[in-house]
Amino acid sequence: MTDQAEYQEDEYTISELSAKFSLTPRALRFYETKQLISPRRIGAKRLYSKRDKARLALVVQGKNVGFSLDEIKEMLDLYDVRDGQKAQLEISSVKFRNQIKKLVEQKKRIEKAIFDLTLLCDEVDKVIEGKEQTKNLTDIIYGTTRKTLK
Amino acid sequence: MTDQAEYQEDEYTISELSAKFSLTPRALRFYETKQLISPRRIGAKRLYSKRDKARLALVVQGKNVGFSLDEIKEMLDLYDVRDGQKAQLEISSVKFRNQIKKLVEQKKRIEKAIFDLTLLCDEVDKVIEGKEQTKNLTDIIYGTTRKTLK
DNA sequence: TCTTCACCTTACGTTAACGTAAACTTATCA
DNA sequence: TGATAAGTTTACGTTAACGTAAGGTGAAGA
Repeated sequence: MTDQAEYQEDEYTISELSAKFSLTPRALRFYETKQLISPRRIGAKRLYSKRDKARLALVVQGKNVGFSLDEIKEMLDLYDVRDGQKAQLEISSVKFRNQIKKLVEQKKRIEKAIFDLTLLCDEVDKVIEGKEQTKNLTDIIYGTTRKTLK
Repeated sequence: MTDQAEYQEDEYTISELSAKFSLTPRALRFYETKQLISPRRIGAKRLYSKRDKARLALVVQGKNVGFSLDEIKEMLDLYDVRDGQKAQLEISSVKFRNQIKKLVEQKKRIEKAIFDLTLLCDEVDKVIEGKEQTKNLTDIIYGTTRKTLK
């Protein structure tokens, strides 16, 4: 056995931690170049602490709610400064609410797309069932979308 | 006046048609290289027919409901063959329904993101208002997201 | 000693849908 | 007879978040 004393309990290798978050090792290395995490080294090998794990949790959660890595980094950097905790939380709060707005808009766009497509589907099916004159797709599109094009 | 007889009524120049669909001329040229439209030429200049306009309408509408240009091209190609109209409409119908499924899934993901972010916002606000112990963001994330990470 | 992992670094590749710059032609207007 | 506008082609640039390939190291087990 070589120097086992070098690394401690509750530290993770890159494969352990990436598995824990269902990411690839490549992703963790990439996040490191982006300065989202900064594991210590034993020789060339990375060892991730609980802090790295916590930051990684924020990265993953941030991605899930639609933040870019750059935006996530901004927030992480904000919380590296330990003073003025509350002011910083307020900044995050604002960012979160803005993001919620964006998401709500995205949701609306998707709902419109679903609506339009459903309408189009109905039209197409009518034609298929022979209840309407046979047209080609561009004609149908033109019919269901006329209102959209002023 | 030069040969006005060269082009006809209900034909459009590139700037006219692109404006009509709120696209840039560059976009129309790009769609041409992708074989989505094929305007005729007078010398070097493009002239777009009603057919081009109809196809372009399908392109725009297709983009709006989340199809890629390649997928749109597939559909357009399908309708260039004039036989078996019904069979082809059925293929489109299937594609549309698949796309609706994808959109519904996307919508669900966004709804979850909104839900999670709202939850997080509430937590953050509690801390800001001093109703809870001061924590930093990663701790809060860890609290609200624990269930997500098995 | 040989092999197999697990890890490392460097660096180019990927995808979509155009944007943008450069350099040129043609038509129209004053 | 410029000047301006609108059009053309060619071709490289952009963005995000990694994927992937090539080539190399160190430790551990048979």
